[in-house]
Amino acid sequence: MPRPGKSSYSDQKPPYSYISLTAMAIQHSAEKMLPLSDIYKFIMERFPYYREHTQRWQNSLRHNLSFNDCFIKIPRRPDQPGKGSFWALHPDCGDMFENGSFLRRRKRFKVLRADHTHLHAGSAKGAPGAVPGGHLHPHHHHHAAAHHHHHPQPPQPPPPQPPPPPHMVHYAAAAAAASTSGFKHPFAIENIIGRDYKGVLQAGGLPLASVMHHLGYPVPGQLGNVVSSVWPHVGVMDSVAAATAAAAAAGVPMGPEYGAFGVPVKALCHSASQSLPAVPVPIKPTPALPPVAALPAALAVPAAAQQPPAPSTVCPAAAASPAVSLMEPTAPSAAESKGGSLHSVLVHS
DNA sequence: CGGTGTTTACTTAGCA
DNA sequence: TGCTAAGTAAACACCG
Repeated sequence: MPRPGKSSYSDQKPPYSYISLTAMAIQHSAEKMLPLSDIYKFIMERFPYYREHTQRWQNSLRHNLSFNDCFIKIPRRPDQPGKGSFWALHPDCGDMFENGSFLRRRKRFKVLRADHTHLHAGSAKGAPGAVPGGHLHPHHHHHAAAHHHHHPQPPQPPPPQPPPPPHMVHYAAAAAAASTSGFKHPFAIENIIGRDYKGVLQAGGLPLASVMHHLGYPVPGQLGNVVSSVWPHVGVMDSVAAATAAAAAAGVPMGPEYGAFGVPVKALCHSASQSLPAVPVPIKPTPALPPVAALPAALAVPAAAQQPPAPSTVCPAAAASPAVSLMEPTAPSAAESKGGSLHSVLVHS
Protein backbone atom coordinates (compact mmCIF):
# COMPACT_ATOMS: atom_id res chain seq x y z
CA MET A 1 0.00 0.00 0.00
CA PRO A 2 1.21 3.05 -1.19
CA ARG A 3 -0.56 5.15 1.17
CA PRO A 4 -2.24 3.85 4.05
CA GLY A 5 -4.53 6.53 4.43
CA LYS A 6 -3.25 9.41 6.09
CA SER A 7 -2.47 8.75 9.43
CA SER A 8 0.58 7.35 8.14
CA TYR A 9 3.20 9.44 9.44
CA SER A 10 1.52 11.00 12.21
CA ASP A 11 1.34 8.14 14.42
CA GLN A 12 4.36 6.38 13.48
CA LYS A 13 7.42 6.63 15.47
CA PRO A 14 10.15 8.15 13.44
CA PRO A 15 13.13 5.93 12.87
CA TYR A 16 15.43 8.12 14.80
CA SER A 17 16.80 7.82 18.20
CA TYR A 18 16.54 10.68 20.61
CA ILE A 19 20.13 11.29 19.99
CA SER A 20 19.63 11.79 16.34
CA LEU A 21 16.56 13.87 16.81
CA THR A 22 18.33 16.07 19.23
CA ALA A 23 21.33 16.40 17.04
CA MET A 24 19.13 17.37 14.17
CA ALA A 25 17.49 20.04 16.18
CA ILE A 26 20.76 21.44 17.27
CA GLN A 27 22.25 21.35 13.87
CA HIS A 28 19.28 22.98 12.54
CA SER A 29 19.63 25.99 14.70
CA ALA A 30 21.59 28.92 13.56
CA GLU A 31 23.83 28.95 16.50
CA LYS A 32 24.13 25.27 16.64
CA MET A 33 22.88 25.23 20.12
CA LEU A 34 19.45 25.21 21.61
CA PRO A 35 17.78 25.33 24.92
CA LEU A 36 15.93 22.27 25.90
CA SER A 37 12.59 23.74 25.21
CA ASP A 38 13.54 24.51 21.68
CA ILE A 39 14.72 21.03 21.12
CA TYR A 40 11.34 19.86 22.20
CA LYS A 41 9.76 22.29 19.92
CA PHE A 42 11.76 21.29 16.96
CA ILE A 43 10.85 17.70 17.39
CA MET A 44 7.24 18.31 18.02
CA GLU A 45 6.91 20.55 15.09
CA ARG A 46 8.04 18.05 12.65
CA PHE A 47 7.19 14.76 14.16
CA PRO A 48 3.61 14.52 15.12
CA TYR A 49 4.33 11.39 16.91
CA TYR A 50 6.00 13.38 19.57
CA ARG A 51 3.12 15.63 20.22
CA GLU A 52 1.83 13.18 22.65
CA HIS A 53 3.19 11.57 25.68
CA THR A 54 5.46 14.44 26.11
CA GLN A 55 6.19 13.65 29.64
CA ARG A 56 7.55 10.36 28.64
CA TRP A 57 9.74 11.15 25.72
CA GLN A 58 10.93 14.43 27.05
CA ASN A 59 12.18 12.71 30.10
CA SER A 60 14.01 10.29 27.89
CA LEU A 61 15.40 13.05 25.84
CA ARG A 62 16.69 14.84 28.88
CA HIS A 63 18.22 11.68 30.01
CA ASN A 64 20.00 11.43 26.73
CA LEU A 65 21.32 14.92 26.92
CA SER A 66 22.88 14.33 30.24
CA PHE A 67 23.95 10.83 29.67
CA ASN A 68 25.60 11.12 26.32
CA ASP A 69 28.83 12.89 26.05
CA CYS A 70 28.04 13.96 22.60
CA PHE A 71 25.89 16.71 24.00
CA ILE A 72 27.42 19.55 25.84
CA LYS A 73 25.87 22.22 27.88
CA ILE A 74 26.59 25.81 27.27
CA PRO A 75 25.65 28.30 29.87
CA ARG A 76 23.30 31.03 29.07
CA ARG A 77 24.41 34.50 28.89
CA PRO A 78 23.36 36.74 31.61
CA ASP A 79 21.35 38.82 29.42
CA GLN A 80 19.62 35.96 27.88
CA PRO A 81 16.60 35.21 29.82
CA GLY A 82 15.34 31.82 29.98
CA LYS A 83 15.71 28.71 31.85
CA GLY A 84 18.31 26.11 31.41
CA SER A 85 21.43 26.16 29.39
CA PHE A 86 21.91 25.72 25.73
CA TRP A 87 22.77 22.36 24.38
CA ALA A 88 25.20 21.78 21.60
CA LEU A 89 26.97 18.89 20.04
CA HIS A 90 30.36 17.96 21.18
CA PRO A 91 32.76 18.94 18.49
CA ASP A 92 34.29 15.62 18.34
CA CYS A 93 31.37 13.48 18.23
CA GLY A 94 31.88 13.13 14.62
CA ASP A 95 29.76 11.09 12.56
CA MET A 96 27.73 9.21 14.97
CA PHE A 97 25.44 7.71 12.53
CA GLU A 98 27.73 7.06 9.77
CA ASN A 99 26.69 3.60 9.46
CA GLY A 100 23.45 4.82 8.23
CA SER A 101 21.36 3.88 11.12
CA PHE A 102 19.81 6.55 13.14
CA LEU A 103 18.54 4.13 15.55
CA ARG A 104 21.72 2.76 16.81
CA ARG A 105 25.19 4.09 16.57
CA ARG A 106 28.08 1.82 16.22
CA LYS A 107 29.54 2.94 19.37
CA ARG A 108 28.59 5.38 21.97
CA PHE A 109 30.51 8.56 21.92
CA LYS A 110 32.33 9.05 25.13
CA VAL A 111 34.81 11.45 26.33
CA LEU A 112 37.67 10.21 28.16
CA ARG A 113 38.33 11.81 31.37
CA ALA A 114 41.61 13.19 31.55
CA ASP A 115 43.19 10.55 33.21
CA HIS A 116 42.58 11.27 36.62
CA THR A 117 43.98 14.55 36.56
CA HIS A 118 41.56 16.36 38.45
CA LEU A 119 42.97 19.47 39.63
CA HIS A 120 39.84 20.72 40.86
CA ALA A 121 38.47 19.26 43.81
CA GLY A 122 35.26 19.87 42.33
CA SER A 123 35.29 16.45 41.37
CA ALA A 124 33.40 17.04 38.55
CA LYS A 125 30.64 15.26 37.45
CA GLY A 126 31.56 12.21 36.52
CA ALA A 127 32.35 11.40 33.24
CA PRO A 128 32.96 7.95 33.42
CA GLY A 129 35.52 6.99 31.28
CA ALA A 130 35.18 5.83 28.14
CA VAL A 131 36.52 2.98 27.26
CA PRO A 132 37.72 2.39 24.08
CA GLY A 133 38.27 -1.00 24.43
CA GLY A 134 35.40 -2.21 25.95
CA HIS A 135 33.42 -1.44 28.80
CA LEU A 136 33.29 1.40 30.99
CA HIS A 137 33.49 0.84 34.50
CA PRO A 138 30.17 0.90 35.88
CA HIS A 139 31.32 1.07 39.25
CA HIS A 140 32.72 4.41 39.51
CA HIS A 141 30.63 5.56 42.19
CA HIS A 142 30.09 8.82 40.76
CA HIS A 143 30.05 10.48 43.80
CA ALA A 144 27.48 12.53 42.94
CA ALA A 145 28.30 15.74 43.43
CA ALA A 146 26.96 16.78 40.53
CA HIS A 147 24.87 19.57 40.68
CA HIS A 148 27.14 22.18 41.43
CA HIS A 149 26.39 24.26 38.65
CA HIS A 150 29.47 24.03 36.91
CA HIS A 151 30.66 27.40 36.79
CA PRO A 152 31.61 28.53 40.03
CA GLN A 153 32.83 31.61 38.78
CA PRO A 154 30.90 33.41 36.41
CA PRO A 155 32.99 35.92 35.37
CA GLN A 156 31.66 36.69 32.39
CA PRO A 157 31.27 36.77 29.42
CA PRO A 158 32.19 36.41 26.31
CA PRO A 159 29.20 35.08 25.18
CA PRO A 160 29.36 32.14 23.32
CA GLN A 161 25.92 32.07 22.29
CA PRO A 162 25.43 35.30 21.24
CA PRO A 163 23.22 37.10 19.56
CA PRO A 164 24.59 37.88 16.46
CA PRO A 165 24.92 35.13 14.25
CA PRO A 166 27.55 36.25 12.11
CA HIS A 167 30.19 33.98 13.16
CA MET A 168 28.86 30.93 11.85
CA VAL A 169 30.40 31.78 8.77
CA HIS A 170 33.44 30.07 9.70
CA TYR A 171 31.67 27.00 10.30
CA ALA A 172 29.94 27.22 7.13
CA ALA A 173 33.12 27.66 5.40
CA ALA A 174 34.58 24.75 7.02
CA ALA A 175 31.71 22.68 6.17
CA ALA A 176 31.88 23.74 2.68
CA ALA A 177 35.43 22.89 2.52
CA ALA A 178 34.77 19.60 3.89
CA SER A 179 32.18 18.83 1.49
CA THR A 180 34.23 20.08 -1.23
CA SER A 181 36.94 17.83 -0.48
CA GLY A 182 34.53 15.13 -0.22
CA PHE A 183 35.46 14.47 3.22
CA LYS A 184 32.64 14.47 5.45
CA HIS A 185 32.72 13.16 8.61
CA PRO A 186 31.85 15.42 11.14
CA PHE A 187 28.63 14.52 12.44
CA ALA A 188 26.64 12.82 10.12
CA ILE A 189 23.67 14.48 11.10
CA GLU A 190 24.78 17.11 9.07
CA ASN A 191 24.60 14.89 6.25
CA ILE A 192 21.36 13.95 7.28
CA ILE A 193 20.28 17.18 7.32
CA GLY A 194 21.19 17.92 4.01
CA ARG A 195 24.17 18.74 2.20
CA ASP A 196 26.06 16.14 0.65
CA TYR A 197 23.90 13.35 1.17
CA LYS A 198 24.15 13.04 -2.41
CA GLY A 199 27.65 12.08 -2.23
CA VAL A 200 26.75 9.85 0.44
CA LEU A 201 24.32 8.11 -1.56
CA GLN A 202 26.76 7.24 -4.07
CA ALA A 203 29.43 6.69 -1.70
CA GLY A 204 28.03 3.77 -0.13
CA GLY A 205 24.59 3.65 -0.90
CA LEU A 206 23.80 4.26 2.45
CA PRO A 207 20.73 4.05 4.06
CA LEU A 208 21.67 7.13 5.52
CA ALA A 209 20.41 9.13 2.81
CA SER A 210 17.39 7.23 2.90
CA VAL A 211 16.67 7.97 6.26
CA MET A 212 17.33 11.45 5.82
CA HIS A 213 14.91 11.66 3.26
CA HIS A 214 12.58 10.22 5.49
CA LEU A 215 13.52 12.78 7.80
CA GLY A 216 11.72 15.29 6.02
CA TYR A 217 8.85 13.77 7.51
CA PRO A 218 5.56 15.28 7.16
CA VAL A 219 4.31 18.04 5.30
CA PRO A 220 6.65 19.89 3.40
CA GLY A 221 4.64 22.88 3.84
CA GLN A 222 5.19 22.80 7.40
CA LEU A 223 8.80 22.97 7.05
CA GLY A 224 8.49 25.51 4.54
CA ASN A 225 8.09 28.12 6.98
CA VAL A 226 10.67 26.85 9.11
CA VAL A 227 13.78 26.99 7.36
CA SER A 228 14.83 25.73 4.21
CA SER A 229 13.83 22.67 2.89
CA VAL A 230 16.85 21.70 1.66
CA TRP A 231 16.99 18.73 0.06
CA PRO A 232 13.81 17.96 -1.22
CA HIS A 233 14.83 18.65 -4.54
CA VAL A 234 17.80 16.78 -4.49
CA GLY A 235 17.92 13.33 -4.10
CA VAL A 236 14.47 12.68 -4.43
CA MET A 237 14.86 10.19 -6.98
CA ASP A 238 16.67 7.50 -5.49
CA SER A 239 16.50 8.67 -2.14
CA VAL A 240 12.98 7.80 -2.09
CA ALA A 241 13.63 4.36 -3.05
CA ALA A 242 16.38 4.07 -0.69
CA ALA A 243 14.40 5.56 1.99
CA THR A 244 11.69 3.21 1.49
CA ALA A 245 13.99 0.38 1.59
CA ALA A 246 15.66 1.59 4.59
CA ALA A 247 12.49 2.21 6.29
CA ALA A 248 11.39 -1.18 5.50
CA ALA A 249 14.52 -2.51 6.81
CA ALA A 250 14.08 -0.57 9.84
CA GLY A 251 10.73 -1.88 10.15
CA VAL A 252 9.31 1.41 9.74
CA PRO A 253 6.54 1.65 7.48
CA MET A 254 7.03 4.91 6.06
CA GLY A 255 5.35 6.42 3.29
CA PRO A 256 6.35 8.75 0.74
CA GLU A 257 4.57 11.27 2.54
CA TYR A 258 7.45 12.20 4.48
CA GLY A 259 8.57 15.38 3.20
CA ALA A 260 11.62 17.11 3.77
CA PHE A 261 13.06 18.15 6.85
CA GLY A 262 14.87 21.08 6.39
CA VAL A 263 17.87 21.94 7.89
CA PRO A 264 20.45 24.12 6.74
CA VAL A 265 23.49 22.64 6.50
CA LYS A 266 25.84 24.86 7.50
CA ALA A 267 27.91 24.02 10.06
CA LEU A 268 28.83 21.17 11.83
CA CYS A 269 30.61 22.61 14.51
CA HIS A 270 29.48 24.64 17.19
CA SER A 271 31.26 26.76 19.32
CA ALA A 272 31.76 24.50 21.74
CA SER A 273 31.85 25.59 24.71
CA GLN A 274 32.82 26.46 27.73
CA SER A 275 31.89 23.84 29.61
CA LEU A 276 33.32 21.87 27.18
CA PRO A 277 36.12 20.09 27.59
CA ALA A 278 38.81 21.38 26.71
CA VAL A 279 40.37 20.04 24.11
CA PRO A 280 38.86 17.12 23.16
CA VAL A 281 41.36 15.26 21.60
CA PRO A 282 40.00 13.12 19.22
CA ILE A 283 41.68 10.16 19.23
CA LYS A 284 39.90 9.83 16.43
CA PRO A 285 37.58 8.35 14.47
CA THR A 286 38.28 8.23 11.02
CA PRO A 287 40.62 5.75 9.95
CA ALA A 288 41.97 8.05 7.55
CA LEU A 289 43.06 10.42 10.07
CA PRO A 290 46.50 10.27 11.17
CA PRO A 291 47.08 10.66 14.72
CA VAL A 292 47.66 14.10 14.95
CA ALA A 293 48.72 14.92 18.10
CA ALA A 294 48.88 18.25 18.39
CA LEU A 295 46.91 19.73 20.90
CA PRO A 296 48.15 23.07 21.14
CA ALA A 297 45.72 23.48 23.59
CA ALA A 298 48.19 23.49 26.09
CA LEU A 299 48.69 26.99 25.66
CA ALA A 300 45.50 27.90 24.60
CA VAL A 301 44.19 28.36 27.85
CA PRO A 302 43.87 31.84 28.29
CA ALA A 303 40.87 32.97 29.71
CA ALA A 304 39.22 30.28 28.23
CA ALA A 305 39.22 28.51 31.26
CA GLN A 306 35.71 29.07 31.46
CA GLN A 307 34.49 30.38 28.46
CA PRO A 308 35.28 29.91 25.06
CA PRO A 309 36.62 32.93 23.97
CA ALA A 310 34.39 33.84 21.52
CA PRO A 311 32.65 31.73 19.31
CA SER A 312 35.41 31.71 17.16
CA THR A 313 36.62 28.83 18.73
CA VAL A 314 36.92 27.37 15.63
CA CYS A 315 35.50 24.29 14.90
CA PRO A 316 36.94 21.09 15.02
CA ALA A 317 38.20 21.32 11.79
CA ALA A 318 37.90 17.88 11.56
CA ALA A 319 35.60 18.63 8.96
CA ALA A 320 37.70 20.81 7.03
CA SER A 321 40.89 19.15 7.01
CA PRO A 322 41.29 15.70 7.68
CA ALA A 323 44.79 16.02 8.28
CA VAL A 324 44.47 18.34 10.95
CA SER A 325 41.62 17.36 12.58
CA LEU A 326 41.91 18.69 15.78
CA MET A 327 42.33 21.96 16.96
CA GLU A 328 39.96 23.32 19.29
CA PRO A 329 41.69 25.75 21.23
CA THR A 330 39.36 25.49 23.90
CA ALA A 331 40.77 25.48 27.14
CA PRO A 332 41.68 22.42 28.79
CA SER A 333 41.40 23.63 32.07
CA ALA A 334 38.17 23.45 33.47
CA ALA A 335 37.72 20.06 34.33
CA GLU A 336 34.30 20.36 35.10
CA SER A 337 31.79 19.28 32.90
CA LYS A 338 31.73 16.32 31.06
CA GLY A 339 34.66 17.20 29.41
CA GLY A 340 36.92 18.55 31.69
CA SER A 341 39.91 17.78 30.07
CA LEU A 342 39.10 14.86 28.47
CA HIS A 343 39.87 13.43 25.37
CA SER A 344 37.14 12.43 23.38
CA VAL A 345 37.22 9.26 21.88
CA LEU A 346 35.16 7.91 19.33
CA VAL A 347 35.32 4.45 19.70
CA HIS A 348 34.67 2.98 16.56
CA SER A 349 35.17 -0.46 16.07
C1' DC B 1 6.42 25.04 42.28
C1' DG B 2 7.89 23.73 37.65
C1' DG B 3 11.32 23.26 34.25
C1' DT B 4 15.85 21.66 33.91
C1' DG B 5 19.63 18.32 34.78
C1' DT B 6 21.69 14.04 36.71
C1' DT B 7 21.88 9.58 37.74
C1' DT B 8 20.14 4.72 38.63
C1' DA B 9 18.19 0.74 37.35
C1' DC B 10 15.86 -1.98 34.33
C1' DT B 11 13.81 -3.34 29.85
C1' DT B 12 13.83 -3.40 24.93
C1' DA B 13 15.98 -3.86 20.69
C1' DG B 14 20.02 -3.68 16.86
C1' DC B 15 23.81 -5.47 15.17
C1' DA B 16 27.77 -8.51 14.58
C1' DT C 1 22.96 -15.17 20.84
C1' DG C 2 25.63 -11.94 23.32
C1' DC C 3 27.01 -7.39 23.75
C1' DT C 4 25.67 -2.96 24.10
C1' DA C 5 23.02 1.11 22.52
C1' DA C 6 18.63 3.01 23.21
C1' DG C 7 14.20 3.75 25.72
C1' DT C 8 11.63 4.16 29.95
C1' DA C 9 10.72 5.18 34.72
C1' DA C 10 11.83 7.50 38.63
C1' DA C 11 14.23 9.68 42.43
C1' DC C 12 16.43 13.78 43.39
C1' DA C 13 19.15 18.29 43.19
C1' DC C 14 18.96 23.11 41.51
C1' DC C 15 17.74 27.41 39.88
C1' DG C 16 14.66 31.00 38.41
